This record gives sequence, C-alpha cells and structure tokens, in this order.
Amino acid sequence: MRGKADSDLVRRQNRHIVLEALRSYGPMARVDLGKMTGLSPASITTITTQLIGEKVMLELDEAPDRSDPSRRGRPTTRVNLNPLAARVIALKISISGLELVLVDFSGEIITRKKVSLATYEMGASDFSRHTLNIIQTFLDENKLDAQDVAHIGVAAQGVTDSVMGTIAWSPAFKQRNIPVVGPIEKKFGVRCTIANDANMIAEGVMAADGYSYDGTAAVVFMGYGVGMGLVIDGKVYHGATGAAAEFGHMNHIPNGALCRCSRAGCLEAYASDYGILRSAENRSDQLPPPSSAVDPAVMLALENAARGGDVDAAAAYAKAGRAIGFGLARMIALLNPDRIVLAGPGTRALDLIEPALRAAIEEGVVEALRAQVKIETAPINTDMIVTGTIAATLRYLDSTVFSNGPIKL
Amino acid sequence: MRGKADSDLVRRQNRHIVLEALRSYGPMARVDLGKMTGLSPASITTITTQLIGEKVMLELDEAPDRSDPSRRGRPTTRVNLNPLAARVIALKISISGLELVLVDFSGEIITRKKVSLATYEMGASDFSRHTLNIIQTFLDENKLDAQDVAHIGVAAQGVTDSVMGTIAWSPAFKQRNIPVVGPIEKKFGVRCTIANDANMIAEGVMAADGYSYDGTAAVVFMGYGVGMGLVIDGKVYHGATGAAAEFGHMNHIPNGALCRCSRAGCLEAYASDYGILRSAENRSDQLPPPSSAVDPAVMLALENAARGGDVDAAAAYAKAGRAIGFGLARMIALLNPDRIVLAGPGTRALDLIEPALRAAIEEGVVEALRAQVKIETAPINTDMIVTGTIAATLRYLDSTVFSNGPIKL
DNA sequence: TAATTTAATTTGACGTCTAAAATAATGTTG
DNA sequence: CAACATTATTTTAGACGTCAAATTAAATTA
Repeated sequence: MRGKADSDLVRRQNRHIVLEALRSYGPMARVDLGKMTGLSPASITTITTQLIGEKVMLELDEAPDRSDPSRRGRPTTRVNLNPLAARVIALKISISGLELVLVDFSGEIITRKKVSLATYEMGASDFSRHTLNIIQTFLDENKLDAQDVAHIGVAAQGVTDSVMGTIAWSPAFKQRNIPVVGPIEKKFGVRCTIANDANMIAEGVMAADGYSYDGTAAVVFMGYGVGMGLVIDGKVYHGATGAAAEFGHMNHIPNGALCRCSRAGCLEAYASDYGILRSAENRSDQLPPPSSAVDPAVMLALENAARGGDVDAAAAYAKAGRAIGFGLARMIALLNPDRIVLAGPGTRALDLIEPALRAAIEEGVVEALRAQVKIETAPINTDMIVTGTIAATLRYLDSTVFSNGPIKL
Repeated sequence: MRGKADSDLVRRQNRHIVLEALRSYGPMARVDLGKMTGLSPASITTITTQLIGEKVMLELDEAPDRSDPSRRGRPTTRVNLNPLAARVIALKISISGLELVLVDFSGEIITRKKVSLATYEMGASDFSRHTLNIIQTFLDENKLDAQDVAHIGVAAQGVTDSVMGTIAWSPAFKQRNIPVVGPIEKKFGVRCTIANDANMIAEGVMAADGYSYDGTAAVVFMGYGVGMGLVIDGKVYHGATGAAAEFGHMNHIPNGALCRCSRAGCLEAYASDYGILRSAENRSDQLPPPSSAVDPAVMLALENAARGGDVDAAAAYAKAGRAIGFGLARMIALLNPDRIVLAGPGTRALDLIEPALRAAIEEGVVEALRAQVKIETAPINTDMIVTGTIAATLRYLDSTVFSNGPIKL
C-alpha cells in the first residue's frame, strides 16, 4: 500500500517528473516541459525557478532557433540539467578487470578508464584494497575530492546482493560474498550501490527508449556468460536481494552439462562462449570449464566455421539456441512478457542460434502465451552495461536527492 | 514514470488508504484510522465525513466498549465500510462447473451457489448462453437487478487473457479463446474482469496477511492442475495479458511426459493429480491424459498407499516433488523471491512430496539465491480462489470507483 | 458538581496547483 | 517604423487538501 499524500509528495513527484523529462529527452523549453509532464505553465515556472536556484538546472544561453522562418512570437529559452550539479562514477567489475567512468549530472562522460585485475584468485580483502586504490588514483587523475562525487554505482557479473552490498557469487571470483559497497562507502564517504550487470543492460535498453516502455520485457545477455535483466511494468526488477534474473544459472536439464558455478545443467553451460566452444570441440560436458574468459577471436573463428559448413560448430550453436529457447519458454510461462530483447556479443552469431531458439520456444510453451511476444535485438557495439549503470545511478539521484528540494527547518 | 501530482491525486490517494485500512483491519475508530494511515485527525475527519456523506462508509451504532475499566475519556465511535455501498459477484469457472458468490461491499458473503456444467465439449456460444442464464437466475433468486451489482469478477482455470476478456486456453474447454467478459458486460451492463485462478489464490494469500507483505512471493497451487500466482513487490502480477505464471505449463523436461495441453514435458504432466496417478500406475507418459478431473477419493487412496509402503506410489510423489522443485529452482533463478507458499489440495500429500522437492531446489539453483527463500504452506480448507477473487474485486472497486469522490462539474 | 481524560471537529495557516491576466520578446503589416 | 499579432513566460488570485492548535464532545473520577 502506498503511503499518505500531502503537498510534500506533490512537490517531490512533480520536481521528479520534470527532471525525468529532461533526463530522457534532453534540453527543452518550459512550454515543452509543460506538455511532457502535463503540468501547467505556471507550475513549470515555479519548479524551474526553484531548481535553477538550487543549481540543479540551468537556462541555456543560446541564440534563438531560426530554423523555421514561419515561426512567430517570443522565442523559447531552453533549460537543461546542470552538468555541475553532481558527478557520478560508474564502476564495472568483470572477469577481465575494472572499468571506471566519470559522468556529470547531465549524463555526459568526462573520463573513462580500464584497469585489468586478476580477480579470480584474489581474496576479498586484496580485492578491496586494489579497488579502493584504483578509485583513489582515478579521483586523483581527475583532480577530484571524494566529496565531489555524489554516488558510485557498481555493476558486477554474477549474483549480487544489493542489500548486503556484496558480490554473493561471481565467475570472476573464486571466493564468495565479496563486500564492495561497505569498503567504498567507508573509505570515501560516498553513497554506493551495487547491481547485477544484466540488470544494468536492461536499464540501458530502457534508457535508449527514453523510459517510455511500461510493460514487461526480458533483456537477455549472451557472451562470456548468459544473463538476463527483467523489466516488470516498466521498471527494472531487482528481486528480494538484487539478484533477480540469474537466467544463465537457471537449470536447463537436470544432471546436465557442468557449469562454471559448479552445478550441473545450467543454461549457461550450453549457451555461453565456453559452453558453445566445449560442445563444438566435442569435449565432455562433464569436465569443469575454464575460469578465464574465452578469447573473442576464438569465438569469431568458430562462428565463421559454423557458417562455412563445420557441422560440429553449427550443432553447438543450435544446442545453445535450444537451451536459450527453452529458458525463454520457461520464462514466458512464468512472466508472460510482451517483449524479449537479445543483447551482447553473442548476438553476432544470431543467425546460427535463432532457428533452434525459436523452435525451442514453440516446443516449450503454449501458443496462447508466446503469440504476442516480440523478439528484438539490441545494438551490439555500445557498452550497455556502462550506459545502463550511468542511467540507473543518475535516475536514482534524481529520485532521492534532487526531487526533495531545499531542506526545511 | 508516474504522472503529475495535484490536489486531486492527494485526495484520491488518501481516500484510498483510508478505505484500504478498513478493508484490511475491519471497523475502527477515527483515531486509529489516523494512526494506521499517518493522516492527521483533522484530515481523517474531513475524509470520513465525505465518505459517510457518499454512503461509502458508515458510523457504527454500538455501545461503548467497557472491556477496559481503567479507560477514561470520550469513547470512540467506530466507522466501517458500508455494506450497502455496492454488491459484487465473484464467478469461478472450473472444470467441474460454475460457482457464484454474492458479496456486499464490506466483504460479507450474502449467498453462494454451485452449478455443474459440462463445459469441455461446449462451444463458446453455448457456454456463454448457459453462463448468462445461470447469472440471471442467480440474480433473480436474490431479487437483484443487474444494476444493483457493481462488478463481476471472474476467476478461471487455465490461460486467461484479461485484455481480451477471454479464456485463451483452459483444461475445462476443448475450444480456445472463449469470450467471457464481453458477453457479461453486454448483457448485464456491469463491469467485469477475468483473471487466472492461481493469481486469485495469490490474492487470497495476500488478503489473509492484510496486504502487509511487500516483497516477492510465489504461491503454488497443487491439485487437479498445477498453477502459480506471483506477487511482485507486494502486488499480484498479471503479466502482459493477465496470463502470467503458467507454472503448470512451464517446461520441465524437453520431450517429456504428455500434458493435457497437448505439449510434452510440462511440469503439470508430472505433478498434477493425473500426472501423479499416471506415473503411480506405471502407465506410459506418452498417452494423452484424461480430460476430466481425477476423483479426489482416488488421490486420497493413492496418498495412503504411498504412506503405507507402495513403492510405485511413493516414487510417483517423489517424481512430482522433483518436477515442482526444479520448476521452483528455475523460478527462483529468475525472480529471487523471498517467499514461496504452497497451497491447494495437493499440499495434503506434502510429506510425500517435500523431500524430493527440496532436494531438487538444492540441485537446481545456486545457493546464494535459494538461501533466503522461506517455504510456507497455506491452509488447505478455505477456498482461496473465491476468497481471493472477492478480495481482488473489492480492492479494484476501492481504487477505481470509491477513491474518486463526488464528481465535479 | 468540577476536574480530568480521550475523541472528534473547527479554525486558520501553509503549500502546491491552476486559470486567467499581465508581461516579454519576437515577427508581420500597413 | 508604429501598431498589431503571436508565442513564451511570469504574476496574480483563487481553489483544494493537509496540518497544528484551539475548541467542543462525551465519558470517568474525585
């Protein structure tokens, strides 16, 4: 049940939707803000004046738009999020190392940096030490104090626990329950949150749509692993502990192929890079998989072999498609989504995967349920994990810090 | 993104939470309404005065409570939902026929009636005709006009489509896409909605908790079929077309046992009454299952046989437990719920099912994910489908009709 | 009967919204 | 070029809903 409503709620909500409109559609005139949000011009004036006073928003100083000569009347002055209102760091933790991205409040990337780190054998304390040092160096390089950063948003591969602020289990670590949020908040005094990388991809897909979508969608990541981000009623769903949609470790076949997570029969053991490679090479699927990522070049070669007539390779891709297809069929039976988005480097081989994938969906779920699902592909080249983490972090700031307005006594 | 907020929203929301408080906790004094909702006494006075004026609420005329002799001061006068504010019909459509329940606005059952109907061979138009007649008779018997009924809430077995208002697919019907909402609304001029029976069970479980729960839970129905209702962030989730959580027809094993839905390998083909019976009797699971429900007495005998040492029967229950367990494991991987509730007559045999069920969950999903899930059992004897349908329908009325207040010009 | 206690209502102020009026900044026209 | 037209934005006045504080209501206790 939602709580009580009062004028405080009204202010917060309306400030929030104004910020969101600018965040999704970029700079615009006050009139247009009014049209987007449904608020009257008078209210828009009030709200923008306050936000500008708080330096959260600014009026753009630009020459009037002369592109339409038939246009009459007073020209618009556009407003935008003030880039200087806050800075945010997105931190991506993956099997190959850390990636740090410094962004301003308007979402513009200021700098980004990759640091490779051999995380797998590292214990929690070593990992913390390294990570904190890397962040400190990153701050120094950008001549920033920790206080200049409003939030650090972390995306990590594997099962993350947003309540504890840890990586509960990840292919990037031998050890479990690695604390991440705690050490960062303690050392830098900056609010920090952690989320699963696949959820961040889903956030990225939603952001690319300007958050206009409000149904249920599943965003599948295919690559070194297999992940899923769920969007439920237009919002990225995180589950009880932020570990929702561990699609890759959803069981495909009881007692099936051995997975990196040391269980048998996970979908990932059939459909991730290493799973596909293993089955293409006709190696036993009961052998433990490697702990390092497969070289992308190897996967590229494998794809081309499959396209060139290599029967074993083609069969491996079909097997992957079937696994993903059955996983999707099960997901459809549970969630009745209206949209499935395939993303990640694995979609490069979609031509090899798709027939088996679609056949498996048909085989695996009642027609009434799958009839209206649309399957789409997201662009491969952008790093949706980073994009999504940035979007999620800024939106979080919008809704928490900047919607409140000046503090009252 | 939520829309703009204004004083209209404030009024609606606060009226709504007041109605909800009375709905969940029953009659109470205005002071207590204030404590429950967080609204000030002044606001409570305003809101209750209006609601009483609109005959949605009423002041109870009861002798002051003398149970606590140390109590001083002006006695409370309790208010409650006005039973006469609206009447609602809950209609349950199942393989064995129709059940109609007439309820007043306070949730009290006025009458209920069961009518058996051989739906399976019936076409859509015959079914409509019969159903409309049965509803008309029910109205007549209760000396009601159609206008006296504010809403008809339908719960049906199988895949329902809440957008089209149809039963897309159901074991109770040979034919598909049976229209239900359309004919009812057309004939009686009464708003009607349809939902899946398992979702209504979930609604019932939530109602029993006073809607205080706000996490993610899966309510599993075990009986003549297997179903699931999902509660996501405290709200029953219906999916794109209201057909979410078709757990029974989630694939368990590719190319597996034949199901009533004419597919192979559905969970239900292993774990429903007929699936268990079939495997206990060592019949081939490639034979088409019967279209009628299994006699409950037969199931009872089977349970007792299993408890008495019948190896085949015990194995059949274990197989069912394993199927449900793997289904749950997959669901957990996707949704990371914090609660699973087992419901329905099938839970009577829980002792036979549970060991295999728990083993399968352990086998099927990473420990990090299943660690915090609590598994509970709901009471078997109440008809949660009806209870839930009533609760859902009344809540729907609360939020739509009665939160708005008097219409303005 | 007067004082005390608790419930509920009334009163006056406050915050936010909106419609309508006023002002601002430009283009058009005679 | 002055007056008019057009569009954007701000100002003003009024409405609505909440809340704190004061008031009234209805009981118990002394």
